[in-house]
Amino acid sequence: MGRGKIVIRRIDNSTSRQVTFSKRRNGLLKKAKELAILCDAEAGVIIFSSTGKLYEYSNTSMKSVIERYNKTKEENHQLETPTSEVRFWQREAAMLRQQLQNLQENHRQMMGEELSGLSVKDLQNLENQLETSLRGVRVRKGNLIHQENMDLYKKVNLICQENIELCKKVYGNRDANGVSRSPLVANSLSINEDLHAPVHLQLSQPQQQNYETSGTTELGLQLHSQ
Amino acid sequence: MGRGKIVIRRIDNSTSRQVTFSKRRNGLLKKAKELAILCDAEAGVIIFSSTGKLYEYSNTSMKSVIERYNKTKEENHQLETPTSEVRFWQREAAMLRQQLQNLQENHRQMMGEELSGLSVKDLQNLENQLETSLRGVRVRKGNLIHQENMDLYKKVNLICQENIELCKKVYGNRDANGVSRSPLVANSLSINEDLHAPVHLQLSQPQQQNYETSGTTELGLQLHSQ
DNA sequence: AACTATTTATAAAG
DNA sequence: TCTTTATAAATAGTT
Repeated sequence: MGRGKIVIRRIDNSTSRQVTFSKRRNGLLKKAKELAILCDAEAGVIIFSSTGKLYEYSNTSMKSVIERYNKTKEENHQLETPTSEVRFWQREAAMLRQQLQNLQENHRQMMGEELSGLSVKDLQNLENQLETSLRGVRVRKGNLIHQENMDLYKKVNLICQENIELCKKVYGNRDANGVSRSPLVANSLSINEDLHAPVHLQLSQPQQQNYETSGTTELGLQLHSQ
Repeated sequence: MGRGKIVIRRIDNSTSRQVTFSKRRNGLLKKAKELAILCDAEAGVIIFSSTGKLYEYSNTSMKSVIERYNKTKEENHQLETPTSEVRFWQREAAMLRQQLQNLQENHRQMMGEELSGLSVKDLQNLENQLETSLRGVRVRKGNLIHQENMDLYKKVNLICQENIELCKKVYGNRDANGVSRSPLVANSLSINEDLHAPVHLQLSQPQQQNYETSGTTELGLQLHSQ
């Protein structure tokens, strides 16, 4: 329900993940509220953002919801004693340490280290993943370099135009036919003319480049990647 | 969002309240799931119908959500003065969580995801690392395939020798000049002769292969990688 | 934070 | 309950 369809998968871009979180969190809390009112239900919603911030809703009280939940589940609602709190944090640390170790092993393999435990099939999968990653990185790099160039061309063009306008204002009256230009004007124009020569973008890898924008600038310049 | 607009107030009709509850409950649980996946959040939803039936969703576990909720609430209220032991484990967990997040970010980049925050130089470094990794993986895969072949050859050779010895014991007395061989012996020898033909190891990528062992086997066979 | 083109959820009906 | 369908609501992408 938006401008485009999306697949339900972690949003990579941190900013848009943040924005989506904010929107959908409000939506979820609103829906919970409506459900509780419309259908005379007791509802509790607890959300922790990826940064650890807590958001919650309950039409009654979260304490009541949790207690009723525990009762229904026939679990003992554990009263927090200092000892159980220590145990909680110990479990938390153990879990995190385990996650970290798993990820570290995986990471080392992606770094091309510690490959001794892997079968030929594992290695093939790893190879495929690395190739995919490499392709993605190269495309991204190409796009980035290309975009930087586009921005620079625009900037140069803008400054040149500005320069020409300024020159007209300064020298226009004294030398309308432009026979003897000032050094400043000459320099500006020479920069401008240089831009009409083809520019070669040196890219380290001759892979396919998915340029997001056209290869032709507003200045009519052709960009070649090689 | 339906055939008609409704106001958010308790639905009087029991049947349609039930129907609406069923639909909206599913909607709410789905939304919670999507939020958790899209935004990398931890979510828990608890719903009691007006008849007292429990429905729930959590992307992790309800126990974990409730414990984390209690922890967060406790921290906010500063109800307890954490003992030094608790503080130790809290710091430990915080440190591990930080490490995990750093590694996760790094890992995602190596998977070719979340490249939006990287500069051209960062991307170049990443590209170089991936190339190095890829080379390492390919070398390792080549070596592994090669080693497997060596082992198989040794095994085949060993079995053939054994076979010949057995044949000699069985048939040696009756047919010493070997004019009419038994099918068993003929088969063994043909396998042995096949081994003298060049064997081509098909490798998926035509990269340089650093074989740890020589390309010549104890059987005097030449192995060609292509 | 506001806008709007779309998708998604769902009210009503069968 | 399930399906269908018209419509309201949510929200993805954009400014």
